[in-house]
Amino acid sequence: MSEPTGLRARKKERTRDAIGDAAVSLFLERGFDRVSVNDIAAAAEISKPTLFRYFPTKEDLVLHRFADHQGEAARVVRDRRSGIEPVTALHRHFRAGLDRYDPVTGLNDHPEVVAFHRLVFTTPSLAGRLTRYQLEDEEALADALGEGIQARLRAAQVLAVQRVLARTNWQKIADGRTADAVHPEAVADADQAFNQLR
Amino acid sequence: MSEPTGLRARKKERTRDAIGDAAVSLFLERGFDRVSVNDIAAAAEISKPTLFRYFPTKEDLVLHRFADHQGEAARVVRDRRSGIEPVTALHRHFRAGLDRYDPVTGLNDHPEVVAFHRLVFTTPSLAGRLTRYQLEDEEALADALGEGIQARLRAAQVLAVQRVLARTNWQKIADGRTADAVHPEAVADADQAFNQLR
DNA sequence: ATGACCGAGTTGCTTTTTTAACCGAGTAAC
DNA sequence: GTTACTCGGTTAAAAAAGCAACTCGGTCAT
Repeated sequence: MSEPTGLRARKKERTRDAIGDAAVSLFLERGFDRVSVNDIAAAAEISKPTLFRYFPTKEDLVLHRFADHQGEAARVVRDRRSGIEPVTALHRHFRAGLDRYDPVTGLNDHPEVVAFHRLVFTTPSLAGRLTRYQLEDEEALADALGEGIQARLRAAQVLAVQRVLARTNWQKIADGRTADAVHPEAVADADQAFNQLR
Repeated sequence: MSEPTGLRARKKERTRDAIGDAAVSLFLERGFDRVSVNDIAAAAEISKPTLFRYFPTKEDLVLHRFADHQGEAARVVRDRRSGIEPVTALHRHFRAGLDRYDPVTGLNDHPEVVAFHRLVFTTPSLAGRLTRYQLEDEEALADALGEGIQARLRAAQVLAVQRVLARTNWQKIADGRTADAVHPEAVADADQAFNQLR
């Protein structure tokens, strides 16, 4: 099930986590542009070149948490059981995310998670780069859906729906409500949105 | 006072400590020859060649704690204030060690320390290698004391005295007495032994 | 407007570590 | 007696990390 992790791989993963965690915690503490990459490298106890070997840009230090979900939509469509509509598969997947309060659904009231979302959405360079990630995600989904303009449109619409749903959930939670309390309407919203998509 | 530790030096020191600690704790747990160097490397999360780059032999994984005191006697003699006899300086230094319950004086009842001493003295290959360390220590002390056979003899006698004192203290503690309780006689023994040396 | 500084990212070189394979001695199986 | 282990210790090649010095764009003083 799990690969026989060698020493090398294990340490690399740990270093990556250490850098990412140090970066996010510093960003949350002082804000994105009040923290230099030197600060992060120092906190993670690695050198600057090493930092950039793990993350191509400063922005990616934040966005790797989204990047981990990169291509997820496309994969869901590709891996669906035969006889299932793509939109249905995506709908179920999103709903499953809701049920386990996956941060990407916006339905998560852990203080760190909500602070993290605020960080991303209120820092222009981050929001900017995030849309770039979403574009790639969209293309991958389009390819999974088929060819031509039709597939592109569908992909764009699906991801737009997911963005709106996540944003809505996050907003409610930012207003002070708990994830548990919001969950029912989040499910209802998702059902309505995905059904309209069909 | 402390050198400006770079990243490299800091990590090296940490690795060395990790290896040494892992080794000693495994040895105390299962005995010297029931632990392979592979086990130690695995516990310290480093590879076998790396282990041997830090410690030349398996024995040194235990004895580095003594090695850290390597040449201490010689240094004490060299750094003594003018007008002070070498033996006096060594006597005071040993006594100071007693007062702070330095493990090398044998006067320390921390369970880990006493178990550690038992490990060293009851494992032949360790005891053997330990005498080699002591030989080097003796030579260094001889050089600090002067030249010729006279200095050598003095050095040998001093170190023999220290060994006997440490061994005696350890034995009393191994018999179940506390370091506090043994301290007065330890001091008396030391005074007598060093005075006889003069 | 110029020069000094700071921060993101890069480059070239060196040191450290991993990996896998090996050696040589001991030892248990058969 | 040969075979096949285990264990201490070594070797060579390749990956990873450290370090210092650099580029390049901006910002701020003078």
